[in-house]
Amino acid sequence: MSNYYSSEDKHFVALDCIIFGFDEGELKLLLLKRKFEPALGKWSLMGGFLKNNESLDDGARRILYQLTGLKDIFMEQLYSFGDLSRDPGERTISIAYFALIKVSDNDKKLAKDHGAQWLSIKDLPDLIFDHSQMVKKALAKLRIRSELKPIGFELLNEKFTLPQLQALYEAIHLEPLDKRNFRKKILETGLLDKINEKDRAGSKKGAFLYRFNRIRYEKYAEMGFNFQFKVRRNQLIKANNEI
Amino acid sequence: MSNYYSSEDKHFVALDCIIFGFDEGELKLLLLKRKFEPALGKWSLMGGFLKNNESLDDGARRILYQLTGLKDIFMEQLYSFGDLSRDPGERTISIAYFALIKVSDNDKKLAKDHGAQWLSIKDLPDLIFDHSQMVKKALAKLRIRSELKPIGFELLNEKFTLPQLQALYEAIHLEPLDKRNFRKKILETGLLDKINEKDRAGSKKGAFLYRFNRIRYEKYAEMGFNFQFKVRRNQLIKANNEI
DNA sequence: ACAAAAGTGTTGTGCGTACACCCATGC
DNA sequence: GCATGGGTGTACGCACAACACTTTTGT
Repeated sequence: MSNYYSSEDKHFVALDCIIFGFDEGELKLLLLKRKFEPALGKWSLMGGFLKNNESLDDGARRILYQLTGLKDIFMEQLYSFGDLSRDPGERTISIAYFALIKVSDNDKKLAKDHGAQWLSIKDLPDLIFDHSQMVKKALAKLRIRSELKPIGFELLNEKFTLPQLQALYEAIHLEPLDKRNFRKKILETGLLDKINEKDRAGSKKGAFLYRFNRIRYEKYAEMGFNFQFKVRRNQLIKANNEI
Repeated sequence: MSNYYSSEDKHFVALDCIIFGFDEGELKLLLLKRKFEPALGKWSLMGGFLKNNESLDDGARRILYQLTGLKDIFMEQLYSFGDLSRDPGERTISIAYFALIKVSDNDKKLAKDHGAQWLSIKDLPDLIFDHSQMVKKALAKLRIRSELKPIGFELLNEKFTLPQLQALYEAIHLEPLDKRNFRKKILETGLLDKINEKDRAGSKKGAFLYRFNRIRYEKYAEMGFNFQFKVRRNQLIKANNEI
């Protein structure tokens, strides 16, 4: 190894994951109680340290895998935090990632072994360090992404009903949406395939199941078509201002 | 100093600055020829290494100051890059920042002393490492910001004409804009104060000078009002998809 | 007088929004 | 038969886009 930069400082680099899930009609975060000092026993995001032999994205994936056992998860880098005193243990830079997982896929037992729990974003406890700030940014980014990319489907089962999808968007934006406008908007993208099958869990009548057609989406996206999953005017603007 | 994390790896953390300026009707980047190995003599962004005793933002400001001699510059963190082989010298994480400066403020002599040059974004050379990718992201972010925050004014003199402002927006978006629609949109924000004075550099008739009223902007922004400097439909959507 | 850029209003339309009733089923 | 949630269409208003002529002044 060369040593061009040997006189420069080196730093601890942490990777913290904001893990979103959708369950019981609520948007939730997977949080855990810290099992080591400093801040032992406090609520915290899932995190770990970057290793020499992995890229940032690989590191984030590894850390997520350690907690949930899941691979091939939607993840995106969010922002880097580096205030001097952000981690009282030692000077540490943290690069935050957010992830979307299907709660049903997540082995809840495994999560419990790690002391992890799904908590609703409507009622979060205080988090250690600057983790609350990270969550705030992650929510803003999620709102942007959900309007422009079909990532809502990362949080739902492969088959889902339109009322379920609407509930998810409402949970993300914390606002009720008009049923007719929502369905119109979503269906006119032409990306949902209706399945001749009903889910009767939510009502007596039962709601038709749909499947997101990823192939078609990617084909059109490659052609430069900009889909929108906008459910409310000005949401994009607000979220972009918060990030 | 404690040593909670002593068994973890430490890393070099670079800060690279994408510095935008507006001059001669074009959007430009301040680039320099590298004066050390690796990649000596190649075009590069302005960068440096994070020190132990500074935050990320402070480090970025310090590095910008070293090149331009400017303080109190608009800067914003962009993204962090950490592929294993991104810097062939040694494994280095880079946190990219973008900055907006008034070219006229920048002491061009000083820039030259550093081998720096303003190059039009329309005709950029290949940059070292992943710096071209950084520039691409910076442009997308600049497009978003320019539609939602009054940052165009960071690139212009305190007094400017509407044709100048329009030329700036056109340079940012690489598209011509309708004069009447642009003026209407910008003036109806109520954030520009007309000065009873003309700039005759651009034409015989001369164009009235305006000043951005930052005080008024901040007052209304605090009240939660979302200004828009949108000049074209769907620009926000495109830029958000690229970032 | 003419070239060159600054300045100025109106109209159409497409998109987002608001809104109310019938349907299918389990109990 | 009734309560519960699923499913459907239309009318209005606003914000964006398109568009052409007059003004000023230096040469």
